[in-house]
Amino acid sequence: MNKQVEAVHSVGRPTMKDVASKAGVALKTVSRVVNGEAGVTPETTKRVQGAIEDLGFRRNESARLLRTGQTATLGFIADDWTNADQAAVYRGLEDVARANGYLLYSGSTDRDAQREEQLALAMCARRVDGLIIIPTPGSHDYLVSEIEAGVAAVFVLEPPAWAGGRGPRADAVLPDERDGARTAVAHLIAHGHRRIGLVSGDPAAYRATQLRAGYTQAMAAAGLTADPAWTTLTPQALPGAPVTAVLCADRSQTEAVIRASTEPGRMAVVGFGDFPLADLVSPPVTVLSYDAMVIGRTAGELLVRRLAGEQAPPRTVLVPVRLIERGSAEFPPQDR
Amino acid sequence: MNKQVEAVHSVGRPTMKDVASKAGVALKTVSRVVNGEAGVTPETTKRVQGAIEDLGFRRNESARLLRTGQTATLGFIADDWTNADQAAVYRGLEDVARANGYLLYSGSTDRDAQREEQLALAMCARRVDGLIIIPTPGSHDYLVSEIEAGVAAVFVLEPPAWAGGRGPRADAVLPDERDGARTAVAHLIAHGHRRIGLVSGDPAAYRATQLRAGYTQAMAAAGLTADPAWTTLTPQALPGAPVTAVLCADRSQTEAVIRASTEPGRMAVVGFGDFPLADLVSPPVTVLSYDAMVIGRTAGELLVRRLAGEQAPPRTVLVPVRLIERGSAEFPPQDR
DNA sequence: CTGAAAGCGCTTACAG
DNA sequence: CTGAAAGCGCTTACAG
Repeated sequence: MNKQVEAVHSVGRPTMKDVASKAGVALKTVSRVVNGEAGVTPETTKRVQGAIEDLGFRRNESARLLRTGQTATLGFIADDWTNADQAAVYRGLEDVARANGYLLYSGSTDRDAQREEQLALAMCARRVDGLIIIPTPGSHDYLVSEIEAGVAAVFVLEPPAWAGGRGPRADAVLPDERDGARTAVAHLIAHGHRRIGLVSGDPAAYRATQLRAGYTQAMAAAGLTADPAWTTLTPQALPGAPVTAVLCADRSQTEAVIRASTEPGRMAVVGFGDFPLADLVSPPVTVLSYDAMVIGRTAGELLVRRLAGEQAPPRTVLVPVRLIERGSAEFPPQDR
Repeated sequence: MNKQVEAVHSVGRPTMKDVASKAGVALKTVSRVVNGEAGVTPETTKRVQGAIEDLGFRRNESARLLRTGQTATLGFIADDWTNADQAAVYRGLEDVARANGYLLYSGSTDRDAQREEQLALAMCARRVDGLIIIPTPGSHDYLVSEIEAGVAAVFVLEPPAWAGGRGPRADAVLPDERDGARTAVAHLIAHGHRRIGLVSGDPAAYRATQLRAGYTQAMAAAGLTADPAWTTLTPQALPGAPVTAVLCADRSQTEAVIRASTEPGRMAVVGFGDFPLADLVSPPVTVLSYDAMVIGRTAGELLVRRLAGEQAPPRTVLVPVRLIERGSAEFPPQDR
C-alpha cells in the first residue's frame, strides 16, 4: 500500500509573527495594519493584508486583552433560565453589552449559594470587568475582595445579603414589588373585596416580605384590618379559606392556586408575573407585571458607566410593577 | 479644611510576581505552591501561602490559559432566550460544561444570520474551544475556516445550512420532529379523524418540512389521501376549514389556534411544544414534547469528546419526541 | 515610515 | 528543593 505522508500544516492558528515573516516585515507593522494605525505605506499594507488572507490569520483577542489589562467581558449569573423574567433580563443586558463591545459569560445557580460563589469567583479569576447577579439567598461577602479589587457588580431582581451587616454595597435594579402589591390590593378593595389573602410560599423570602408590606399598606389605607392568617395561605388551604380574593407571589403559586380551585370563579385571583394564556384560563387571571428587559438594560448601563470610571455611591433602582386587569377582580356574584 | 491624601494601594491586582517578592522566593516557587506541585518544603509553602493571603492574590486564569494554549471556554449561541426549550438546552449544556471545567460565553441572534456570524466570530476571536449553535436560516460557510482551525462546533434544534452544498460538516443534535408528527397524526387517525390539518407558519421552515414529512407518512400508512390545502392552514382560516383536527408547529401557533377557535372543543388540537397550563385550557391540549435538556447535554458531551481528541465523522443525533395525551384527540361529538 | 525590545501574568523546560 | 530564562500572542514605549 502506498503510504502517503502529507505535509501537515502547522497545527495551531497563524499568529502575527507568522504573518510578519510571510510578509517580510516586523511584528509591529502587522500590528499597525491590523489595528488600522496610520503610517504604513499602501504597498506594505497590501503585502501584509495578502499574508493575512493567505494564512487565514485572525487576531487572538484574548492575548490582546491580556496585554491591554481588561477583558471586555461581563459575567451574568442567573438563577433559573427557564424563568421568563430572567431570560428577558438577560436579553436587555445583552443589548447593552453588544453596544459597548462586551462579551458575556453566563451561568446559573439553581438558588444554590455555593454554586453562585463558585461561578462568580471563576468569572473573577478570568478577570471579567463586571458581574450581573440574580442573587441566591446566601451571604455575598465572598465578593467583597473582588469588588475592592475593581470588579463592578450589580444585583438584579433581588437585593443581595451581606453577612457583615452594613457591609460593602453594590448597585441593584429591582421591580417595585411592594408598590405592585399595594396597587393590586387597592384594586381588589375598590372592587368590593374586604377579606383578601396572600399566597406567597416561604414567608421569609424577599418577595413575600415586599408583597406583605404593600398589602398591609393598602389594607390600612382603606381602614381594613387583616387577619394575620390571611397572609399565610397555601393553595391547598384556599378552598376553605374565608377570603374572596388572593394575591399569588409568583407564577408557580398562581398555577397551584388555579389547580387547587374547586369552584372556578368563586375567588378573584391576582398573580405576580404574567403568563401566555392567562386570559384564557377561567376565570381570566389579572396579573402584576414588570418589564424585565428594562431591568437588564438598566443593570448593564449602570455597569458600563461604572466601568467608564463613574464614581458614585451604590444605588438601588426600582422598576415599576403594573397591574394588567383581566376582569377577574369582579366580586364573586354569590357574595354580593 | 484638612485635606487628607490617603496612601492608595497599587491599583491593579497582585500578581505572582508580587507574591514572590513579598515571600522572598522566585516566581516559579509561587507557581508551584499555587498549582500544588510537589517539591516545596512546608516552611516555604507556608511563607508563600501567607503572602498570598496578605495580598489577596488570586491567579489570573486568562493569563494561565494563554500560556497553556486553550481557553476552557465554550460558546453558546441561542436564538431567543425566552423560548423554554432553548433555556433547557442551555441548562443541559451547562451541566456538562461545569463537570468538565468549561466556562460558557453566550449570546442570542434573534434569528438574524448576520448577528449569528458576528457573535460566533467574536467568540472564535476569543479562542473558544467549542461552539454550540442554534442556527439561523442563513449559510454557515463563515464557520468553515474556524472549524478547520480547530474549533469544535455542534448545532442544536435545527441543522445548519451550508451554501457550498455538500460543505463541511459538524455534529448536530435534533428532536425527531418527523417521527413526532407521524405519531401524532397516527394517534388522531386512531381516534377516528380522517381530515387532519397542519398549521405550521412558514412552510419552508425546517420544522414545517419535517412535520409535513411525518404527516404524509402517517396518512399514507392509513391509506388516507390528504388534500394539499390541509397542510397549509393558518389559525385565521381554521374555523372554516374542513378538518376535524390540527397539528400546530410551535407554541405560538398553538396559542393562535386556541385564540382563533370560535367554538372550543369542535376541533382536536395537538401542539408541538408543551406549556404550563395546557391541561387547563378547554379543551385540554395534547402536545408533542421532547427533553430539551437532553439535547443540551448530548451536544455538550459530543463537544467535550471531540475536544479530548476523538476523531469521528460528523454525526446527527436524534432525540425522541413524545406525545402527551390530554384527551383532546377525542373525535368531536357532533361529527360522529 | 518601520522596527527591536520589553512587558501583560502566567507556565514550560531546563539548571543547579 | 529552588530558581533564572524563555515564551504564549499580542501591545506599548521608544528609536531610528
